Amino acid sequence: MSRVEGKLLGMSLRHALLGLLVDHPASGYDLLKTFDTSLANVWPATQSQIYGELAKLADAGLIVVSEQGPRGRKEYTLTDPGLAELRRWLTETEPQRTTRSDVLLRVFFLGVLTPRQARDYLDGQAAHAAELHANLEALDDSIDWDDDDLSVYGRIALEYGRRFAAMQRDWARWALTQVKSK
Amino acid sequence: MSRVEGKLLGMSLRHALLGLLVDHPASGYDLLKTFDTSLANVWPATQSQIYGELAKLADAGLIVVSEQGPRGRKEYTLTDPGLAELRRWLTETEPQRTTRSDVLLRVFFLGVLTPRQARDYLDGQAAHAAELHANLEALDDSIDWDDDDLSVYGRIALEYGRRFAAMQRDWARWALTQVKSK
DNA sequence: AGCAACATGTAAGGAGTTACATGATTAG
DNA sequence: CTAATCATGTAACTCCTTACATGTTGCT
Repeated sequence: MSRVEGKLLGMSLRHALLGLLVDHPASGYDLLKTFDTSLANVWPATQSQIYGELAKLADAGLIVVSEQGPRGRKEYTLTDPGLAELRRWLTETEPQRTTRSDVLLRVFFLGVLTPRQARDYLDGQAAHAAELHANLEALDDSIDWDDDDLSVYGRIALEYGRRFAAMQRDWARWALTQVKSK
Repeated sequence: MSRVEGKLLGMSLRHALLGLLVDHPASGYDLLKTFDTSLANVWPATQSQIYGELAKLADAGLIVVSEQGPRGRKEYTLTDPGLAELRRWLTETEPQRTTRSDVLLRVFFLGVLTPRQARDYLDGQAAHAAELHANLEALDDSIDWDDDDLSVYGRIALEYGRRFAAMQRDWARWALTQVKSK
């Protein structure tokens, strides 16, 4: 009985947790901090979700409680099957590319607004993207990247965000010219 | 009693349906086709979800069944409150920007693979993005854009997809050089 | 002593997916 | 006649969010 074979649906939170436990053991609380900071823009997760998923992962033997601390703190460590599962996910499964875009969905319906209102929307998007881009540039500059794995892949991830923000900013500015010309 | 004030959480499917009903009445079946084709890459939705949401929208008075056809077909028409709600959503609410990216999440953990495997992953992403980009360029070329609202905003949406695909392709190719240099 | 931070857990409900279930109509 | 398409509805389950609930520890 009991969760014999967890079906392999999305479940990326599961793999995010496994991935974060590769380098060092951590508690749910520690992991929550990571989700709220460095992973916030890639895979947001709530406290509730994290504690629940950690329990399931422990249940499945992919992680174990390796140490208990004060205040009921439980430090989890990745097991060999856990690492194997992480590798399997990375090499044998295709990333879901079904990204819903609220920003873009709205564009489809801007025709129901006045051109003025539509431009306000696009202008807001441009401003937001420009701000994000500036923040990411500043962040990039502030980090002293060396060439260990964490730095290499961390930097690649940050560069994705930087390019994405720039693309959105430029697209929104271009879109403004299309609406203005009407 | 009964859904007095639907709390304004995400609920973008609701607004997508309202938006699609602006130009002309349609049935759940018609709308499903639209979600499977033109909206598939922006806001995917299943048959199950669509029928359920249409029932709720009708219940809330934002749409009405304006005509019944063969096979129990129900054609829905947008009401004035429905159009007002669509405009409110467009002008008074901020788009959710919490986009989870499965592609990017994996990048964070590529360090657990061999450089060869990591490169395979990035190479796959580059290939996929390049293919998508080519398809969107072809689609853009095949459409005879005029300058009505649908064309203007449809083209702006398509251009977003085109630029996004190009960005992903170029990023993945750049990332490959970063991993190779190790 | 008191407050901020540490630390975990559960309940209720919204949103999305897959699968099941059923039937009518039309084109060949 | 029969297969493809049209057409709707529901059930079960996962995932995610918000909110509630509770208690400990360290610092000043």
